[in-house]
Amino acid sequence: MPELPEVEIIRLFLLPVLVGKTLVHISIRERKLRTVVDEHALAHASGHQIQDIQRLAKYLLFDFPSGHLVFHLGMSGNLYLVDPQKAYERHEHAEFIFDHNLSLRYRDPRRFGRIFWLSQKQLPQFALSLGKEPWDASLIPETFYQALQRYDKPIKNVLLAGSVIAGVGNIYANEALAYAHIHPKTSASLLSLTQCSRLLYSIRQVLSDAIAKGGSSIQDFTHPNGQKGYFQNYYIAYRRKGFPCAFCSTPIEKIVLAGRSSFFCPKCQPEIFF
DNA sequence: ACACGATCCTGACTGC
DNA sequence: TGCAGTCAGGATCGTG
Repeated sequence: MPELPEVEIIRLFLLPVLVGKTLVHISIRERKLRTVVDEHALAHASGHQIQDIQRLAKYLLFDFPSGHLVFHLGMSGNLYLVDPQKAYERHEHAEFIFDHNLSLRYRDPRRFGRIFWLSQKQLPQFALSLGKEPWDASLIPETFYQALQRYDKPIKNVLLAGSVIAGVGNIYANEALAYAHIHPKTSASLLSLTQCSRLLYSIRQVLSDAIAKGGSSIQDFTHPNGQKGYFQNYYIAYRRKGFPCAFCSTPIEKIVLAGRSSFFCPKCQPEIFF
């Protein structure tokens, strides 16, 4: 479900409600997620106030005085607020109860997500392991171009790996490449400065547009307030095999790259042979 | 050293 | 209607 825009939407909703609230109880109902949840470590947050909620790549960090309660939503995870009296729904694996009668529930049918604790000391190392944020001021066409020079593999694989630019998942990688008119298979090291510039612009544009439209609700993503996103109605490539290209009406094609479905217009995004 | 496939899961959808 | 097969928004690990 969630790529950067969906995670950011959750953050923006929870931020004004939860900052300043005190975490009074943690209940882990299913410890076996992508990694086993360490309840002892999470207990560092108990009894303390949330100071801020930040997003790093696709991770959500709830800042407490002694460290960070971190969520990764995997493919099907979601976080939302309910009344603590409300009966549990299927796949609600964790509950965080705050004062003012607030229950933050983590639901994740596929259990590919993670919940873990990061001490203040561990945060810098963790942040370094992630790529640059898409809107990082140091990310300009020239530095993006230089970073991509190091990768002799398809640009779409490089985007998904997240080591150059963080938070771009399969949907938005497909969309950004379509807007930038770049074939997903093009070797990252072969992109020109002009193409890199166009791609960087497209990534930022697609991500911010998705946030503005409430994200993508393909199957089950809903805003914590219960509303669905509608960015999926604006896809120009993703899941549009056989449908006409938005620019030239040529049918969109589909290939598999790094095990992920990749959609492109064969005319607007020509494959480059060398 | 790097690239790739397999893998962790459940649910929704398709076609017979 | 039922059932088998396919596919899915991510990230890590082992293998070649």
